[in-house]
Amino acid sequence: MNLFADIKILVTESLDALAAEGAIPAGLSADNVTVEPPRDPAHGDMATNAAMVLAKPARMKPRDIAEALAAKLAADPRVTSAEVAGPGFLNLRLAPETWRTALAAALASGTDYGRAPRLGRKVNVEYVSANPTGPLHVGHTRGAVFGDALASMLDFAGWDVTREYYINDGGAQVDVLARSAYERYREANGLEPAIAEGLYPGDYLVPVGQALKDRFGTSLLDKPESEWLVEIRDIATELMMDLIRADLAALGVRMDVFFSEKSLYSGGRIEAALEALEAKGLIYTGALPPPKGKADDDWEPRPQTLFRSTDFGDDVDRPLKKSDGGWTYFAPDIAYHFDKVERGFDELINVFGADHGGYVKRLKAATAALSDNRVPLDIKLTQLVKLFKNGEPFKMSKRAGTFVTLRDVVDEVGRDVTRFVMLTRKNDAPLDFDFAKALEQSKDNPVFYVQYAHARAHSIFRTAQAAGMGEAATGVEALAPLDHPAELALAAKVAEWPRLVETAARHHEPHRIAFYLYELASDFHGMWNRGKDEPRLRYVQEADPEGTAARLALVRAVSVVIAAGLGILGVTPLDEMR
RNA sequence: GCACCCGUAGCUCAGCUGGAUAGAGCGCUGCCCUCCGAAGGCAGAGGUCACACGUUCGAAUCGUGUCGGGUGCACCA
Repeated sequence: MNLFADIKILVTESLDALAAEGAIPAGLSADNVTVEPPRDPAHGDMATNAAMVLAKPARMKPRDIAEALAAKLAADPRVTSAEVAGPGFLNLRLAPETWRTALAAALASGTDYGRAPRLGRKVNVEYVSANPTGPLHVGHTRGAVFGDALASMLDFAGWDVTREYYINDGGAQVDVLARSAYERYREANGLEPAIAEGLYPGDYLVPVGQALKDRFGTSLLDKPESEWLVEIRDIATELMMDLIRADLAALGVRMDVFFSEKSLYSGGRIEAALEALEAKGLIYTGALPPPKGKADDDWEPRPQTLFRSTDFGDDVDRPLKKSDGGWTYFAPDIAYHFDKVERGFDELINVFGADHGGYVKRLKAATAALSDNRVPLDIKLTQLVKLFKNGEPFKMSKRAGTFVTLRDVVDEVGRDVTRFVMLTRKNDAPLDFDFAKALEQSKDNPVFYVQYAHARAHSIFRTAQAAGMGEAATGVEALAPLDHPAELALAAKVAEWPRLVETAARHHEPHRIAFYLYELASDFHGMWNRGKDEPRLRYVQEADPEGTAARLALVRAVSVVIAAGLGILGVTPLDEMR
């Protein structure tokens, strides 16, 4: 049930009717016709641009089309008036009954209200994918929350979603991890650790050293690196992934697939992907031009194996093999995306930190090449998070090992607050996160404000129950008492929900859910506040059981939508504030 | 030097597929409440949408260029 979609159908049907009557030319495309809430509520309930969009192809004046269309639309019982405005807008006012019908349908859907039918299409959302060399920090937290909410939102919008984490366990940084862990292993055996420049100094490796001691005793102490590196690397990587999985669990993030980079090497997947490119004639040997404008003292032209990514919009072709014959880091990335394509996804989404923006074009190029442009890859970059406490910047220094971890944030403000705050900003805008403000119990804090709306809805039900009228009305007839503009406006806001989810999902922008919830909460609180001065608008009125039941239905719908929206964001709705 | 992201009210930010007089919160000003519908309410002021040109019936939105901020730039992951 999406009222906007219904009215759009009405518009297109009316246009067909006009075409059949010869009032407008036949065969016009209605693709660009929109039906949406007008910016200014004084303009009515919905507006359509149909006349303006069609004026040119129809070779008619917008107002002439608008007037003909208005007559058709006004004849529909759901519409009370259709007025031509401005350059050719058509402003519709809907009958109160129409909103009540929408509300009744929303309630009939229950907690599935706004959920789209299954599309039968598969999307892969890859996010976090942090190197398995330590705990997750704040930056990862934003990516984790964003990716997870995006995945939930796409699921709600009808997609079959796979949540995936790419483990970078194939490169040199896990060797560094192994050497760092080895020093902690020596430490566990009572020796002085030699944590050289470039190794990971964090004390989260201390338990790893202990675990290695428990397993190997002193047997590896005198051995050369070549004899322990592989084994310790695998153990340390696994332990780091345990740590990361626990961090994610603390945030409420659960992955469907952890995909190992290493498995690409051992499974011959890299060769397979490059053969696929080779077969398309996209691989050649050549030398790259030196980068312009940068100091190029070290530059020397070298023949390399290159992927012709410029054919797919990249700036330069990208090397696949190093001069020593090994793969570049890009080669397994190609193989990984080839694997995703072969798994049959209809769409791929990667969530990266903004510092990886430089890889966007080459990955898109690789995916386009490997899928013959069939599988779109969208890469969402999450910007930096700046931490504050009471307005004061929160310093963090990675060198000193005191960087703020995901765990620090969650321990400080809790999972729900962390998630909500991280989603109140568009992904590509920097985010200021103030620990103190996030916990503030006031209207100024959106987290609290939305949670409070949900709690207040439940409080209203408790009040009604205590007064012996806890049952919300069902069915359009029983909703008839809802006739005040404020009540209908709230119902209209509820009616926007399915359309909002659809739009947010199409744009891959979960922050829109957070902003909508804030607006819905605001309207809901606003009704409550008006009830102080206008007793007629109070939700629970003992002298008016029928009206109360109808308003409880409205409250129910608001609370269902807030719960669903928070559910998508991964935030637990509260039944009471304490 | 090149690429990507960003530039909207004093501050922090929304703004849909191009649509009407560009919105919200904070802050500011004024009034109300402080009787448990409690963790405030109502109203007001405040904008050259960085700048210029272009596309068109119409541009914060699309295109080109300029300025400013951020990020990244052969074989390192």
